[in-house]
Formats: sequence, C-alpha cells, structure tokens
Amino acid sequence: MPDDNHAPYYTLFLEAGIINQIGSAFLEARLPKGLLVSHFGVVSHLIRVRDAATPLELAKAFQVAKTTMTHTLGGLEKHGFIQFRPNPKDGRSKQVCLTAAGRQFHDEAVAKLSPVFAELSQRFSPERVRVLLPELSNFRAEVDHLRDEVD
Amino acid sequence: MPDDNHAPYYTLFLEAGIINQIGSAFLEARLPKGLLVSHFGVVSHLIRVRDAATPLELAKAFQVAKTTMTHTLGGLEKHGFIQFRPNPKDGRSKQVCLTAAGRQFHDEAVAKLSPVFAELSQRFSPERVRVLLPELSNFRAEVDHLRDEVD
DNA sequence: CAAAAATAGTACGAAATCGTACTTGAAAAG
DNA sequence: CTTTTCAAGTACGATTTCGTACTATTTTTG
Repeated sequence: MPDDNHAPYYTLFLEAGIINQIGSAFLEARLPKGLLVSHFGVVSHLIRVRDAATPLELAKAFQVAKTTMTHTLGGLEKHGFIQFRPNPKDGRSKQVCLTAAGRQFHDEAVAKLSPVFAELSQRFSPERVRVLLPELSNFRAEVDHLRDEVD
Repeated sequence: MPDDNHAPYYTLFLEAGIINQIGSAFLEARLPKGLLVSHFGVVSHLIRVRDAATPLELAKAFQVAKTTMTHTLGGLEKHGFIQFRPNPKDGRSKQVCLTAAGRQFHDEAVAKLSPVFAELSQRFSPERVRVLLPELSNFRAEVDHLRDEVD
C-alpha cells in the first residue's frame, strides 16, 4: 500500500502548513494596520540578501505569482518602504530598493516580535531549533528541485 | 543581541512557509478545477479524524476564520462532497458529514499525488522524514500553545 | 539585419480569505 | 422565569491572490 509510505510526507506538509499559519498570524498581529506578512517578507528579504532585487526575483523567492508581487510592491511603495528604479541591465525590468523608512518598518516589527520569540525560546530552545533546521532545509531544497522538474 | 538568538526561529518559520507554499501548489495542480487545498484539507480531516465535525471545529483545526470555513464548506456542499445536518446537541450548530462522493474525491487526489511522493521519496527518504517529524511536531505543539496564551 | 520567440512587468477579472456586524440559539445571572 | 451575556453560523464589503491576456523589451533564429 503506497499510501503508508507517503504518510510521513503528508504529515510533514501538514505540520509545515500549521506552523506557517500560526507564525503568520503572530507576525501580522504585530504589524501596523494594512501591512501583511507579504510586505514584511519582502523588506526582510531585501535586508538579508543585501543587493537590490527585481520583482520577478522576489516573486520566485516567495513562490507567489508575478501579479501578486506587483500588488505587494505597490503597497510597499505607497508606504514609502521601497523605491523602484530602472534596471540598467534590462529595459523591461526594474530594481526594488529598500528605503530608510522600510528599514525602520522592519526593525520595529522585529522588536515587537522579540517578546514572543523570547517566550517561545523558553518552551522550545534555540538549540533544538538548530538541530532541527538543517534537515528541514534539506527537505525544502529537495522539494524545491522537485518543483522545477516535475510538471 | 537578542536578534541572534531568535534568528533560527525566524528561519524555521520561513522554511515552513516555503514548504507549505510548494506543497500546496503541487496538490492544487492535481485537484479538479475549482477545488483547492482548503477543500482537500477538510475532506481529509473528516476522513482521518472523524466522520462528522462542526464548522467551527474545522475552522480551528485549520486556523482559518469562521467565515472562510463557511465559504469553503459551501463549495464542498455544492460539489456534493459533504452534507450538512442539524446538530442534535446544539440548535445553533451544524454537523458536517462526508459523502461517498467526498471520499472518492479524496482517494482520487491521493492517487494523483502518489507519483510525486514516489519521486520525492527517492530524493529524501521516508526514514529521514520520520526522524525529522517528531521534533517538528513538538515545535508545532509549542507554537500552538503559545498562540492560546499570548495575546 | 529582420522576424520570431521568449521574458519582465502590468491591467483586468475571478476567487479565496478576512474582519465586522448581524441573527439565532444556548448558557448564565438575577 | 426573565434578562443578560455568550457562542455558532452567515451576510456583506474589503483586501489579497491568482490566472489570463496584453505591452514593451530582449534574445534567438534564419
């Protein structure tokens, strides 16, 4: 019965979904009104990856549709958290650049989240997370490759 | 610097989000047109947990708003995959019951997903998943408790 | 070099999800 | 027993997300 062999995968995806859902709710409850996880995610990505990114790169990084990213970036621009610049390498493309206000938005959100992580770290230690993370990242990487290769 | 201590948690939530996103896309691509992960999730829950549940129980199980569950269940009813019955214990409530068609919908979706899991299992073995899962479930459980207790 | 194919981004409409407010029934308070 | 408060579900409008189709630009092909 193949279903039995696949059950753990199914459970893993399910757990990932629940963790994602709860994590998003926690974050969103601590963001200014009208700003969502998607907005925070983009700003955070721009900080962590450093270099300015194109909308398409961002869409791929978060696995969302191009049009969704256009919408998200529109909201960020309206708040003054990012700036669009022409892409010197490609006239069709743009560059998304973080502003000082965007950086501040990120820092304030992280600060508001800090007590929650502090509480969580007492229930589930950072060491346990560090043990867990590498294999989970490996799994994510394999799933990612699978997505590229299976129809 | 507290941020460093919290970084692994942040990464864990991020990985969970990406896994969830890709898994949902895989599943949705193999469902009949007009049916989404949310629909499959409810049917699957009814099979795995119990044959009958109230809309509110389902909303809590999937961490979505009540109104979202109303909408999802409406779609499932229109497809004939579930049936509403009055809740004998509570006149305000309902019972959501799986139909034979609903069970068939689930089985067909699982069958279509099978090749994908077969391919995945060659890249990331079920044993590795079984090693990974318990701690991930523990983490999910702690986050779940945290949600109940933090504002 | 010119034509064809591919790519980056957007406009538009459809749907899913959510928050608020409301209706109805149950539980608690007096 | 009546009133008040609380809980389950839904109607409604707003926002997010997505798929399709389109424009503009780049790359490929002949």
